[in-house]
Amino acid sequence: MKETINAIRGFKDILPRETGQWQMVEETARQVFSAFGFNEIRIPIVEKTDLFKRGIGEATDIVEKEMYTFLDRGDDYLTLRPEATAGVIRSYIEHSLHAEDAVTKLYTFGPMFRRERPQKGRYRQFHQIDAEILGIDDPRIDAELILMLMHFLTAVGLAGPKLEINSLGCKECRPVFRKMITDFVRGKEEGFCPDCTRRMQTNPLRIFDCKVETCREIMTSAPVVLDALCGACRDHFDRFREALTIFNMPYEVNPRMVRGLDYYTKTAFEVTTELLGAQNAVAGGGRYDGLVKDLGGPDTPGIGFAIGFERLVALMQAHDEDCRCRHGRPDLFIAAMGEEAQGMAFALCNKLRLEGIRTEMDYAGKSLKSQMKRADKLKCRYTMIIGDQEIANNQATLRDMQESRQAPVGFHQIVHIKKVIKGEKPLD
RNA sequence: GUGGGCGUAGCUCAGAUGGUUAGAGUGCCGGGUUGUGGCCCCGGAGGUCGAGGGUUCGAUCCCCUUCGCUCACCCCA
Repeated sequence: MKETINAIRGFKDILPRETGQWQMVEETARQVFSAFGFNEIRIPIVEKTDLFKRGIGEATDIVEKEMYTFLDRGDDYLTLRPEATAGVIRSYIEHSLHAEDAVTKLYTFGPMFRRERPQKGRYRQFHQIDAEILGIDDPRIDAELILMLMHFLTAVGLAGPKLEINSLGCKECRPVFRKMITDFVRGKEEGFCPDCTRRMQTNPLRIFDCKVETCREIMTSAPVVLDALCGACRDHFDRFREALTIFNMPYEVNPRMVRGLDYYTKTAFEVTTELLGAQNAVAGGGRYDGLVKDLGGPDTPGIGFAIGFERLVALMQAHDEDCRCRHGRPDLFIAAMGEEAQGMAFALCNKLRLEGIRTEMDYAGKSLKSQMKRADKLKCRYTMIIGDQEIANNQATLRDMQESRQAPVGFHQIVHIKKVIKGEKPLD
């Protein structure tokens, strides 16, 4: 035996037993998103590194230490996308999609790459469903997008998602808040954990996120973003919440919530559940009114979210079996005995497939019992038996495995066979 | 990048304070019915006990190193 080569760390195979479920989630997303006026966009997995540096922010953890970046033949630095928004916006600008309609609603899904240490719910290649609305800054749109997200999560069978919202302010009020925090923290350095003392320099807002009890305690009396919002941001947040109320959408304002990507402004939100371990966010997103302009496009507001596919699917294990059956189960198994019968089975099997009937057979000349066993294992509802008797009578035996009944059918009565299998006609 | 836990059959796991052919369940293949699945019974294949080195008469077990997996920190979907 030769040495095996395994998939690399943090990269996972999505096996046949799982893909049925993935397809179901994708189908639901397409259906729900299209009802809300979204169209699919498909963008490259590799982009110029600068796109992410400018889009996500040079000082973020993602750009600083998590990107898969490489030099392409000594020319450009390229990067495997760590998230989808930057690429979508790049494409939006490059193709002047803003000129086609004042409002552009886009969704996409696919793999993202971040070089983090893998753990439960966190992989180096992971998949996201991503949706973006460009061209409107009306706070009602923020609520509408969240309505769509929550509806999708429910439609897919996710139990008990928790919605948390916050406002991060805009480029006017965020610096004000940042200063409030640095002022508040000054002189209290002793009380914080080592991580937080570091955060004071790099990203003071993150101190809110700390899980250490003493840090949390100090921060309870700290000023909150919502206190620092400018008039416009405060108004946006209020009207956003009003719109959520119209939908009877339960939510919690979490002033401690911060986002890891620099482009977010105003509305930020996160959907979490308690069943995911430490990586408890299933979806997250927010408004990014300055991003399109920062990437060289027209001054266009935007908002979007990303759903973690693997995390979503992990919460849906109960549905796995159904999906697998729906996609993987053949309609008919043809069991043939003898060389002549096998020849007929081979022709018939492929003829039925061309008719859209999922048909399987055995090529190894196994015993009837063994073939029946396989048919049962594949969960085929019907088995067709072809042997000397059937050839003599010019009729195959069609067996309903579920009802344990069987009846003869003519070899050439394809239409009849098809109808029986589809449940449109009785077996006899 | 840092720390904890774990590596024995395809999968889930036993095992002996170091001793001769390493076990179970499940899955897979076959038989019990020479033309009929599920349940039951019987049989079979499948393991360099993660890898390398050390101690020992002898190591899957003890020691060191290494690789892998996993959970958590960090960060986020």
